[in-house]
Amino acid sequence: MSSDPDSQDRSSATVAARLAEAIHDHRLIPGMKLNEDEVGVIYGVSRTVVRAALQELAHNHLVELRRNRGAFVAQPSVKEAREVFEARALLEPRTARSAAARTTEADIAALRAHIVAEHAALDAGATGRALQLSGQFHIEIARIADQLTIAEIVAQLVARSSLIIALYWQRRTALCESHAHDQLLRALAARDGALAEDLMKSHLLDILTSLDLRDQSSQPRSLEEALRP
Amino acid sequence: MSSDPDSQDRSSATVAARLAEAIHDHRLIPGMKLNEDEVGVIYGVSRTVVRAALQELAHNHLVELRRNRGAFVAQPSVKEAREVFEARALLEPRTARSAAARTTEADIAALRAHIVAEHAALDAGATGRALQLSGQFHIEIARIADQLTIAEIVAQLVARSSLIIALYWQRRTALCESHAHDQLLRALAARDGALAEDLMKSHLLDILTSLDLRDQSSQPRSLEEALRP
DNA sequence: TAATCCATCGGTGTATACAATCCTGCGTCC
DNA sequence: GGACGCAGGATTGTATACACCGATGGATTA
Repeated sequence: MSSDPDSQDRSSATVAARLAEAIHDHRLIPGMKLNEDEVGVIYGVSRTVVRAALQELAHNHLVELRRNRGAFVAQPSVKEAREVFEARALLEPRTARSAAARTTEADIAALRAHIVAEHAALDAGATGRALQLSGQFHIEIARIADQLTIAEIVAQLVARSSLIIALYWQRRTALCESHAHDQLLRALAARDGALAEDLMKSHLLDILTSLDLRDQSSQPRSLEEALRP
Repeated sequence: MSSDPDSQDRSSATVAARLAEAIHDHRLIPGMKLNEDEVGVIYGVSRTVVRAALQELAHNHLVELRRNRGAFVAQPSVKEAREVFEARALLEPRTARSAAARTTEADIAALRAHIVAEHAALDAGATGRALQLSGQFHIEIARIADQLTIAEIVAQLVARSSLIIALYWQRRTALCESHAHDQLLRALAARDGALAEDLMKSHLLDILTSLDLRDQSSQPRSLEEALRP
């Protein structure tokens, strides 16, 4: 919680987590260069641990490593965006169904707290935090289903989705998806697995259709993005 | 192919690939310690790149990193084994269906060559190589479906499956699954997506049921567990 | 004037040195 | 004789030094 770089664990996992947080908050925007020395100075560690953190983030497709060029915040392509949501569509609905059969009262309370925090963040204008909480909700469902392996995969896909949303979000209405989470929670509380599965499926489809994924040559960001805005 | 450590690319990815190969071939068995210096000497690289390779393998759950203790070949638990195949059951059947609609003649030829190589490896008694080819077959299907993200996830799950099979294989009959791959190939060639989906589903179920996953850890994680009861 | 070449420099890739931690074996004490 | 404790060795964690690559900018030449 402290922002004092000297007072905390300086492991590579910590650095990776803080960088990921910054990416999710859009303080680091896609395409931005991550200089190893700078990051090291900021977090009070050497390049050795910075490199380990960057490698971990590269595994999760949050940064792209170009040999002899350095690390850059990832810029998922339109195709990649579709693929990520395709994978989520295969994993999450059935997992939500499984979760419904195993949801405990404690789980429901935790999810409800999650939604409350999400609303609060939205009201406070902290869209980055809201997005992160929204993603956590999905991961939590996989954990309730007691599928830790799937939860881990979903966690990675959710993280990538955050980047995708940062790049391709178009819907002017606020993140209304919180309503979908409310519905999901009710389905889980009612142990209605079929409903939970359907809700999750349409929820993911809803997010996907809220993106602007026209075939725009979103790849040549190297030059276009530099000159356009 | 060369085993001369000086004649080839000494990047961490290469070291990771060769270690993974050794794990799949069961030359490195679950639980084995991977000393950083030894690995470095063997491949002619410094500990820096060995550590990067080990971190990559840890990310794929092929090795387990214990802080201040070192790296060990992973020993997936029974629960983890079930979870891996649960994830595969969600991803692969539907992906096989998609692949059926996109399979080209070149794809069919490549898959057929794959199966031939698999049979040859089996006949030659190279079960490790056969297992690896068998896994590649599954990954190839995801690539035919043009789902690179799913292909990557499946690749990781397949790698873990190889470890799981090494630990929990019980069926005395030879790896008869090659027949399942034959059937799958025919379904793809016939562009029968529904059949491909069904075949993949039952194929995965068949592998899972061929494992000995009785609830108590048949492979004790520690000596204590082995000697206590 | 414009294009090409080369030198310099910032930054990454790798190796090595140092620090911290854990395991092991021996000695001592009860 | 056994158990506890301490010290030595070995191995991992981290920092730093050096090597190599690529980018940038100026100078030279057509």
